[in-house]
Amino acid sequence: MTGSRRPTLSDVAHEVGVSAKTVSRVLNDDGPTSARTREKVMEAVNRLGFQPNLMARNMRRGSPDSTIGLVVPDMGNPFFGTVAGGIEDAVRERGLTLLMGSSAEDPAQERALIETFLSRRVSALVVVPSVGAHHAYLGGVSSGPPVVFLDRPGSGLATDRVVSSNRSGAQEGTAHLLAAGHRRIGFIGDLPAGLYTRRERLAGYRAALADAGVPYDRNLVASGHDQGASAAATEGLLDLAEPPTALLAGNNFTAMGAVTALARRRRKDIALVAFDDLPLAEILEPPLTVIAQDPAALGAAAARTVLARLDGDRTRPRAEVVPTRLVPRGSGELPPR
Amino acid sequence: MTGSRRPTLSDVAHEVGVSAKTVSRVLNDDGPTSARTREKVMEAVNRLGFQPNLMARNMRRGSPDSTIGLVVPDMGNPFFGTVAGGIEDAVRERGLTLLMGSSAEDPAQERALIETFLSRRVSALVVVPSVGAHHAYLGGVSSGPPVVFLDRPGSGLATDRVVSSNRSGAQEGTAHLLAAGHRRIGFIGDLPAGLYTRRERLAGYRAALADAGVPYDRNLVASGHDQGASAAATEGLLDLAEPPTALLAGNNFTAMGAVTALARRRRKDIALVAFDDLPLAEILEPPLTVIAQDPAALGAAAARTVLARLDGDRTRPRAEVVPTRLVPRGSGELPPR
DNA sequence: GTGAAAGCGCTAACAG
DNA sequence: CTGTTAGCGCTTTCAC
Repeated sequence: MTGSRRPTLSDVAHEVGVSAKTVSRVLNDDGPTSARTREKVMEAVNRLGFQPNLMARNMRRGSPDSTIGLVVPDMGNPFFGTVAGGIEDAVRERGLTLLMGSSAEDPAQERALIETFLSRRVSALVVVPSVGAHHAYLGGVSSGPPVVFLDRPGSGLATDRVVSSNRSGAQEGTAHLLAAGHRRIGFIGDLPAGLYTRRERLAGYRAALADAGVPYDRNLVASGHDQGASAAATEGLLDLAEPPTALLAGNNFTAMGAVTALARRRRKDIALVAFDDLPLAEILEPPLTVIAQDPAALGAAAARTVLARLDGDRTRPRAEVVPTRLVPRGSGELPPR
Repeated sequence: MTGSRRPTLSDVAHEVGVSAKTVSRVLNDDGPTSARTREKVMEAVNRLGFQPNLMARNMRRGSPDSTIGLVVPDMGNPFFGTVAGGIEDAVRERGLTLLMGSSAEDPAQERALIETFLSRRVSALVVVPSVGAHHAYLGGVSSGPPVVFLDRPGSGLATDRVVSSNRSGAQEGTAHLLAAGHRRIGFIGDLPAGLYTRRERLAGYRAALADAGVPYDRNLVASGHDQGASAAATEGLLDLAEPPTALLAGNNFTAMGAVTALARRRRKDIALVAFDDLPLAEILEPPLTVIAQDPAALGAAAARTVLARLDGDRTRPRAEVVPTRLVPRGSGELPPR
């Protein structure tokens, strides 16, 4: 089954007794061909199982590879999976395929991945930049593919970006807790602390507190990157001498951690609002109030931007914000006691 | 920033005043080069922002593209996201990148995707086959890349496959419910009913019933593909004249549906075991007993197989089974009442 | 309608 | 240590 060389265009040509160019014409519907020739060519193509070599075609045509390179920090995170699906749906009809890699939130791995993509002559690059990564090298030279930063703005390169309304979303969620009467509200953020989304959401939280005249207390800010650490961080807040009566969780994993901690402590009296929705949010007890993101829309927006650039849009870099939506379900409406 | 041609190997060569081959030698560490030449070449490479064209290199070398094509039904499903991560981790050090596309569980889209991957001369193909897809065309001709079916066996092509221990896992889960004294156990399966994983898990369920001498009652089998439909199906079971006292959910989405339905009905007395783990399973009330799959291990196993084939393994097709693990947490130990 | 020659960017095979 | 020639599989250009 394996072994004999893959058939080439000229194999097909020999088989039929025509020139390679004629086969090429048939396959690409390019230039006139007699019906009879077409038939014989197609027959040979099928019989030999010929598959045109896209690398060769693209090279000759000088066109970029019909792929879009996507760099995410973590493929297992459903947030990024849904983002990828959103991109793919939007570019599929243009015949573009997703080339996807994970940076593991490591600038060096991210850069290696990007260089691979560039060497592969991808049509465009969509990047969720790692903390600490710099992207100046992408703009340094001529004629690269369009680049779009997703979920977080990149650093060192002025280019298109698509992000969620992190700050206003967090502000709205915090205001929701304040409206229920809370004055001591804890914040559980992702790590590292330099992460763009964490900073923005923390800023929104602080803005809401300021609006309400509630002083910011840094003892009420805790952190964790995964569910376990976030649960521990939450328990730390609950153990304070003056513990919070409400919590704002900064993303999906910290939300799961907070929910877990509250369940372990049987603290159904603590109000909780989470940034980013969870599949079972509605049936938690109490049902989880969230600031929902729309990851598929983020992906679709990035894809639209990319396609516009490929179509020759030369206007200045766009900064698109995909709105979040407060979904009150119960956990955010608990009063302080 | 865009406009001028991407620099090529001979641009660099001209710049330095050497031949293209010398530059190639420097970049590939292939053959001897003087330190001085190397320096000048690297300088020019950096100054021009030269990036070797991988398409051209692969073509000349006759090597396949250093990518692995992955076809999944749904990128947003965290199960497949984690699988993809498992593959990527395992092939990264070999310099392989993931080319990923979604078939949306549609045989036509799946085939189109596979043909694209073949045209791109991927090094290997990992496919989660859609229901109703046939893959005979993949084996028909000579010398394609190695193909591995994942999560489900493909049809019409004898090749490597990696699946979970669906049948024995479901059997174990059902036995767990039987051991708690249940005799009326409902099954909520994925759709379409022809889906391999559903069939296997249903078979495991039936085997366990048979072992215990409990007659199979097809009225206790319900179906749904997404969370909403599965919740409705679950409610249908609860509304039977002789309702089940326990449930086996066939995958992650049906599990979420079942959990939702039980929560809506406030039926904490119904025992439930779910195939595939959920992030918040431990803090549900009662905590959810699951038959856990290991999606990262599935991906890693597929990757190992692929690499072995690339390394020349010509033995007959492997059928690897990645074991599931029963994780008792409470919901499966509830007695019938 | 069809074919022959040239070349995309790179490296293998041989020179020197 | 370095250069020349040829050619990967395909399409462009121009010829018939």
